[in-house]
Amino acid sequence: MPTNAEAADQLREIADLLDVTGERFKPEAYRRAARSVESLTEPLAAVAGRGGLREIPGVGEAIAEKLTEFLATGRIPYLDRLHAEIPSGLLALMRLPGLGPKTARRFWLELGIEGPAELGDAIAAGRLVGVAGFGPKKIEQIRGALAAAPTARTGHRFPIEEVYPIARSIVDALVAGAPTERVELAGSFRRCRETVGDLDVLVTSDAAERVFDVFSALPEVHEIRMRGPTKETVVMRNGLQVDLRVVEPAAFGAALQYFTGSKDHNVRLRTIARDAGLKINEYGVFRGEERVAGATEADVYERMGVPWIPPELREDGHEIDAARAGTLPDPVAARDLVGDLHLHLPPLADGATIARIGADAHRRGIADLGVVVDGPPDADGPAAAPDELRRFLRDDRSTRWHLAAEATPDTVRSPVADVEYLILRPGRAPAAPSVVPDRPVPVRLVAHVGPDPIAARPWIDLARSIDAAIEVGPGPERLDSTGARAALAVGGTLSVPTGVGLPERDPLGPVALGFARRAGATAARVTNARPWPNGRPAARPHR
DNA sequence: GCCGTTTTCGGCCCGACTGTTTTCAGTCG
Repeated sequence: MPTNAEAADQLREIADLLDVTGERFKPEAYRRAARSVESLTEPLAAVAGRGGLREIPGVGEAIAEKLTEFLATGRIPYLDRLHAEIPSGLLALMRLPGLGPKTARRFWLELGIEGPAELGDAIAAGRLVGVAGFGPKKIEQIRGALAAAPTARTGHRFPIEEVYPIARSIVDALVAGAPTERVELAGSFRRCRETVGDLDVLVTSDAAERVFDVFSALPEVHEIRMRGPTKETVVMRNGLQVDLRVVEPAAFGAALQYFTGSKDHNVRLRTIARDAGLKINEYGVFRGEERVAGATEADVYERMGVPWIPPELREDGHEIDAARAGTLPDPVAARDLVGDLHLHLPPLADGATIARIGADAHRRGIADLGVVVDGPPDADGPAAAPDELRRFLRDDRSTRWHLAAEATPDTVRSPVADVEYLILRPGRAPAAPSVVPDRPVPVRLVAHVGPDPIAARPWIDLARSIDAAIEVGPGPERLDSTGARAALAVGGTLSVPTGVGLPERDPLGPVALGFARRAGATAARVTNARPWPNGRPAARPHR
């Protein structure tokens, strides 16, 4: 059975081929459907099985039919026909930076060039010289793109946890070293998408040139791709593209809204503006020539008659209708988190380490910390905390510490005696948990499940059935926002790692929180936003 | 090809930047 990602790839392939044919709106329609298919929380076949394809945003009669064919046969005849008409090498040309569908089409129809190799030969033979629209710089640019092609990662998206420290360091550098008033990150990073294609940075400044100078001198910057009066684009050492824009203060909110997206969210907002006789763009909300909002994002939404929407929820546009109807969830916020169920400590952690983590928790208003004491790497089953470590935990006055142990369904029957609760994780068997463990101590958390919402499904269901939370966050061992949404949909509860005790730029806490928010989790659905069960009443830490 | 809280037809964003240009086309986001 094909995966959702494979189905989305097929739709994108159709979109790219239609681009070459010069179609105006169909390519975007296919791409929108592809985005929707990709973010489904259940297999496409299951959606199709209950007749739900047409409910997928962007999927209408024609695309639903193609998806049905794909599920049944693994092929889409329409795509096969397109492939038969259009040389596939043209797609490779189109994907080279600086080349698009128009140019690829011209190469094909005017010069008979059907792929990168032929284009290289044509340039070497001087066949592009004198062709209208191809001056020396353009030819050189194409030659460079062809040379870089084998290593180019166009369209590559970076995991947000990889981008997070880079993004923070850019902001810190611009705040500290450049003549800026406001500095904000926008784009899919601000929406806390799981992956980020490029990073958008917005600043206000009356000295754009100096801001660009500071920015492009950062050690992580690999090359400057372009620089104009208001915008500079660079590529970082790891290949991440970063766009820096300087905007005037009166337009800052509009620009932040516009560049945060998503695309579909903005399309919906523009429709609302048009219907209200307004115009919205990155410079503001306009009635005729007059700008009626733009300085803050709140003004922009208010002027549109739409409640402000948290960035993490700005996706397919339906959130706007939900917000207007008052049914948009109020997502969990950092201030809601009063505990953390899942820290790890080495068995030889000392008093200074405990005190440092406790102080960080105290500063952030986190009163209860559940810790797992890690045993030797090959130990079978949960480790016990050494007496000295237990003394440190008991003596720390800033935080209430709780001992937990990780267990698999195989080992859950033999937990150590001194733990307060268990953290269940998949065992060696890759398949679904076959037993609901008996519980000498309660299982409060299911963790290390992984981001694939389909593989995670049995664990989501298990967590729900034993009234345990399931952990959300970045990386290969946690649910992402799609998985978290699936968990919430079946009535489950999330646990959101806080990153307490970790370095300042560590992505775990902020990204985990962002994923929970994207999933639409309210504080009521987050276990560590609630008082610790059976917790002793204690003085609340100050914030 | 999709969509609709004025629409089942007629829209679907548009500005910055680059390279090529005598005023604009293509790409990108």
